[in-house]
Amino acid sequence: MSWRKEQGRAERGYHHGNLKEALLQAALGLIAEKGAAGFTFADAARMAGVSAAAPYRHFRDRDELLSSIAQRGFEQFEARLTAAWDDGRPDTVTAFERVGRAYLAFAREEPAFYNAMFESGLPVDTNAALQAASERAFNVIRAAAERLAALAPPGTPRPPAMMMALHIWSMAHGVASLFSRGDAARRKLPMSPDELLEAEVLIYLRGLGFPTDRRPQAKSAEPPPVPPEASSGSGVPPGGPWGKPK
Amino acid sequence: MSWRKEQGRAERGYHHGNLKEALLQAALGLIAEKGAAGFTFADAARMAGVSAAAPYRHFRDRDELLSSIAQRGFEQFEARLTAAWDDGRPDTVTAFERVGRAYLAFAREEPAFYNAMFESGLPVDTNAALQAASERAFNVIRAAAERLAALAPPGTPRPPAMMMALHIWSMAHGVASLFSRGDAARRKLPMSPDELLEAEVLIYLRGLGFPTDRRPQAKSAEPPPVPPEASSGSGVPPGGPWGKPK
DNA sequence: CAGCTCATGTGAACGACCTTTACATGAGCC
DNA sequence: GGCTCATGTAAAGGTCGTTCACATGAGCTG
Repeated sequence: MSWRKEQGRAERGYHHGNLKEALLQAALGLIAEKGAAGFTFADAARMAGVSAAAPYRHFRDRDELLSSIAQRGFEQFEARLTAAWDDGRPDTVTAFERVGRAYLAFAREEPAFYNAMFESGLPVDTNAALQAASERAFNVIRAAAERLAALAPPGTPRPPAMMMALHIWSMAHGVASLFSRGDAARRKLPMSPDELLEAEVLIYLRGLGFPTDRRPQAKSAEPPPVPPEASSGSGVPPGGPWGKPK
Repeated sequence: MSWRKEQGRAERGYHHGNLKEALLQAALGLIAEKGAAGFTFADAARMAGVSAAAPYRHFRDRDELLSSIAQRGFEQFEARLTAAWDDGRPDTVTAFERVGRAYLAFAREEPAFYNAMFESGLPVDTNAALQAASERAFNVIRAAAERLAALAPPGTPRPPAMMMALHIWSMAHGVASLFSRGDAARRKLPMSPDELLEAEVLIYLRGLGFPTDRRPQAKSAEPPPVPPEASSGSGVPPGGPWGKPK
């Protein structure tokens, strides 16, 4: 019966003591359950054990609470993408795909954040802090794309990193929002969203001329600063980037 | 002022005569303006010139109206994709890309439908008719992918058509929902959403081994469709694609 | 410790919305 | 003309978002 301060604290008197945080947590839970559209300010207040008017002491209105959550979400998102990128180790392509998986994992594991960030319909450009946070997150993908672009096989024109980053973002967002979350996940698929995205990214990278046939696991040998990625230009994995067609 | 039957018809008495359709049209307009979340049943009724209770004679509740719109949207969507595919003329790859552009065009030109279909958060699987309509639309992409897969260059493993279709769908949806509509469109891009998607699809197809250099377009040789904009690294808008830090 | 102040929470109230219910209207049909 | 039933209305209950006047008490000041 999560109710009031939850932490088993003293029953609390007139003042809550940590209402702002409690509201954010409550909202996060509610959004995860019912989506940003279904979440109500009043519910969050109730869940925190305060009156419906109390939240207005901490947020100008419902949208500001949503923005706060979105912003916090972008920050965690950035952190997870950064960790996944791991500065391009052990090799750029592997790390790049790991970023893609981290994107999906975030969408799956933090549906409330993802919803507030990308599906709540709140205007990104009206809140400077929010916009900055979202840019920082995107910059992780962008920086990774930059590194990848620099490795473009000789002979082929170097792809614009910005374009690559946008492509990867759109793939990840597309898969996440169509197949990887909530009701959408109920669509019947021949493969998991993770596999779907991985194959998509691999095919895409191959289309840019990157060799994508490195072995995923048995590759513990630390590659040199410039990994053997710029080797053969047409390494087609046996069976393709996708698994076995079922 | 648009009010009551609009068409300048006689002032109408007790009965509207065509309320169901009027409500659908009104809702379509409202959703286009304010999104599915912002649209209200009461507003639609007002716009049709009837009381707030009248709509309940034609729709069980607000969600059913939304579902009706989504379904109608899927039908139009299917029609447009089918027309764009044009049974693979003049050649499969060209027609395939045209389907991609048709996807974006629909998202851009019919924001209300697109919103109801993909962004309203209504559960797809609770309405059999809706689900069937959405499947029929997807099947256009799927059939096109099937034809494309059959053309896979000899020597390379044939990609599963279903997977290709899902990949294309995710790309199109990703680009549409991130860059091509409403507030999202305000994000600054180095290229138009259409160009972005076209490049993405072409690179992807190339990754599958399809020749994508048909169409003598002042192209050097056979390299990937790297658009002239956003030349490498530095052609990047200040502030990234999320918009300008302001 | 007395007293003051101000951030924080309360209750009541307003208008908008969704939805239901009992009742009104009138178009189509005998 | 009169009946019936689909269609529309008014009224009411419940929920929300939001505001406002007022209450409370934590922390400082002396």
